[in-house]
Amino acid sequence: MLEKAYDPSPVEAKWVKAWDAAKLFKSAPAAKRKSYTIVIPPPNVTGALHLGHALNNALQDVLIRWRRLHGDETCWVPGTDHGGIATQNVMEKQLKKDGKTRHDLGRERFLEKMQEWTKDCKNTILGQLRRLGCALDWDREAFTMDEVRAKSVFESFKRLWAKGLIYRGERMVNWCVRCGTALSDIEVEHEERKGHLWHIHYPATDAHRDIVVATTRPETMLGDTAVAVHPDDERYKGLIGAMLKLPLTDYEIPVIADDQVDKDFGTGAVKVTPAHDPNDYEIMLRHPTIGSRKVIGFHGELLPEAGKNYAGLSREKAREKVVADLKASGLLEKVDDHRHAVGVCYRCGSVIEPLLSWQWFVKQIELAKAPLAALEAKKFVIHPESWAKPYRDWLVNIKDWCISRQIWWGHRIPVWYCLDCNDISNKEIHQLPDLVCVVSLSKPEACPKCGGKKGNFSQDPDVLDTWFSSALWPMSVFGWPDKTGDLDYYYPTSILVTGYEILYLWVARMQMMGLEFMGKVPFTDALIHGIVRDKSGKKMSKSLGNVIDPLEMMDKYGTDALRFALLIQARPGKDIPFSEESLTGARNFANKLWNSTRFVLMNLPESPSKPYEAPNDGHCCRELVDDWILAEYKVAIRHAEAAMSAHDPAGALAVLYEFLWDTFCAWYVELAKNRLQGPEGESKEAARAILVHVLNGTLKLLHPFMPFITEELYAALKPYAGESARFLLDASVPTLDDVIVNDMDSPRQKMRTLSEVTIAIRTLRSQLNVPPDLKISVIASGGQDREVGLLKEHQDYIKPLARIERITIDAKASRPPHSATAVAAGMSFFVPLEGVIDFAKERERLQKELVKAEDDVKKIASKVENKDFIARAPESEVALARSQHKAALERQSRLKETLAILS
RNA sequence: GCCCAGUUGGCGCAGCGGUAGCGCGCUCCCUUGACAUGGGAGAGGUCAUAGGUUCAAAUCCUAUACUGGGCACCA
Repeated sequence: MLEKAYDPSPVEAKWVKAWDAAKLFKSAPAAKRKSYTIVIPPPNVTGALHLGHALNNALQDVLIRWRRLHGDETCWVPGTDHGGIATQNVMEKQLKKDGKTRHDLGRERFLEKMQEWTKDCKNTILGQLRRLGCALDWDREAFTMDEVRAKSVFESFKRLWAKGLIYRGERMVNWCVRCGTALSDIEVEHEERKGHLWHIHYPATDAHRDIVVATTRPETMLGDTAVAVHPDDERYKGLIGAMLKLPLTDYEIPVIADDQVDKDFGTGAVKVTPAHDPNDYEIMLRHPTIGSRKVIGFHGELLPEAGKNYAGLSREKAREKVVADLKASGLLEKVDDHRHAVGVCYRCGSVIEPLLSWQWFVKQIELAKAPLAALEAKKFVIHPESWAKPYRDWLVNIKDWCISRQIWWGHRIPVWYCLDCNDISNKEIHQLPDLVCVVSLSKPEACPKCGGKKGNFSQDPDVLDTWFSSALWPMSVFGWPDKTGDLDYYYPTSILVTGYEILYLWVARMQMMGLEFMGKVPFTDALIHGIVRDKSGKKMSKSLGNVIDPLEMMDKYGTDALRFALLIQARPGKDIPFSEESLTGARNFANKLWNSTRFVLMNLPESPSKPYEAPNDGHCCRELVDDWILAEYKVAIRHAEAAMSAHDPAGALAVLYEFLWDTFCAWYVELAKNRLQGPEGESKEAARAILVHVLNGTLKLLHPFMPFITEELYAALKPYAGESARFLLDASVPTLDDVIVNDMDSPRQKMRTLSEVTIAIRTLRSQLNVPPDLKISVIASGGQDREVGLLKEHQDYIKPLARIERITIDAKASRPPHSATAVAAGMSFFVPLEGVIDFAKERERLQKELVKAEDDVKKIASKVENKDFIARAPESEVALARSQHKAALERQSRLKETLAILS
């Protein structure tokens, strides 16, 4: 016998172990079966999993289990990502605690430590995924930096290089001075911040007049090489070509004209700092004579070129000093408040410094063509569709991808520099132009240029952007570049499930790489989900202290409850406001499921002689409520299937929740009690058969969402349901064809009428404070043949639910004195309540009912009395409205009648 | 600045052309042999605003206002 309340922990532990031991989630290419494949978005090895991971993986698990129960050969590939900068930062923070930097350890020792950390972290993460119940094929575990993946990375680099799609060049890059590396454009986040607009006088050398420029970064003026104005700007026409004295320096800079200058912003004159601003760099390319001067270094420090007063200062200190010095020399016109977007590092939040440096890039325009075509041809579909446009726009406006990172943790760039041709001893690689190089995994034999001495090479010290290896993930996990059977069978994968925050960073790049190297999309669909936020919609973060730990929630409420709470709220593409309260409802549902099964089991023989047959229309002793629940069950299946097809697991779950709780438990189980408590016989057996089969099917449908509890209950119900599968996942879900119901409509209509009557009498009881243990008698009066007949036949349904002792059905019965009245289904139900009833109260109650009824009549009458409605609305609508009108009138007149008697 | 999404009871969300639904919260009643992690009943919404289409609009269209997001940024 099951416990009274569901206790998740032992159940979860048991099944995690059993699934694992049975290798339940193992997949192998199966020629005859359709493959359904998902590659996990590999979590970074930066620590433990958070709620976002829980949601992401729960969603994938739902899809995988759902498809498997539908007969597909499902394969879900687990793995982790080395996580480049993010992971290196974690380690550097740890070192910092001991007052050390990575340079104290040296590259080799540092990487050893990283490997150790990674090993631990991987175990933690994979263990958590197991606990979440994820149906991952554990034998396929991959890591973005393991041997197989390293081969994929090298091969793709080599091929792109051979095609001229990878190049090394000097560009204005986004430099994070804290992380000490270049970043790609999408790794920069733009934050709106309060700032200032400093207005600075730049005197003309002839001393006749000066120009005032407006800037948000005064410290960069030390590197100005020009002031630009719009060619049509009348204010500055005479000054174009004139020279200005650059304050605080000895430099003289020209006034130039450039179309890009906005006359209406600031003073209409822009200081031009080509070395530290992407736009100014562009201006320099159009006006090469102005040249550029670098005044800020890679550590965010002011360089000697900035002048001896400033050299060595940080960017922040330099700003303060420049402003102070300008003020002192009277050149600061004014300071305005100014809100503007500041680029910050997506990993550490430091302000990005645009700097010129030599980096490796992937040409994107060519590579973006195939993904755009795939999108156009619907070979790749994004759900929800609203993300397709931003995705396309990004690909259309794509810029080259900077792939080199000046960190240690990652795939080392497979490029070697000939030490005979290049002098690379003095500076860092990213500051050296035009190097002679060879692309090779290991040290090359000879230099293609000088034929140089054997082995006199040095490898590029930098590593590849972590997203470079991630981009290959759907291929590399199946062994690419080797031609493997797995790749043949599983690629393209079925669907990618991820958050919208990495749509460009990752999804777009996988499409590019997949199409480039495989000629096919890496996945045909992408399911984009939202971010898990706190109750008030804020992002969860350690600094805000609003983080909810999924493990803690799993301990407290159970894994299935956590999954349920996340999944039911995971409306397509929408963020999820999450709080601990979300979990109580989920836990309660699990308990409801548990207890409904407990109830069914309690009412079955201890050991079944044989399993119950699946219900069908020829079944003996079927009655109305049986036909009804099967019809409802079928509708639920249809709706759940439709929602899943529409990539809306939350919708499917809502359907199943409602069916189990509000339909199956609230009505069917309650009504089955009649028969279950009665004598053994065919009617009882019929009820048992239906309870078992509908519940069993519902468990299966719910299994993808709540795998543990359903597995446990399925096991308990198995002997009665005639199930032979060892695990629920090896069974199959009920399909629409399995549920045979000839007449869907009539049982549902009949039950609607009966429940209407039940509710009306319950309401009466409640409003008149009739004690629950007081059984009442009811006299049903009036009504059409259909309703009266139905009531006669099925009064046993109503009696226990409304706690009625006796129902007298007499079309002509009149209201006995001392009785209250309920009106439903075109009938009046008189409830004699001598001594209990308060007539004033009853009048008041009926008056309220009447107001409502009159309201109803009015609303519907406005339709029925509308000639245009009758003439233009579909016939079925008109007929429906007419019958509604009739029913409303009937109700109204019955209430009026009763009130008349009472007053 | 451009684009997208949202605006429905106190809160969080469904519904997306035919008389407004769910969960939580709230009020009242109930420990009745599955479940108080439960049951029953109830209060609470002119579905952001203004126009339009339609016999009929929360639902379609157009504006507006807020909110959130994406992209691009003018120093």
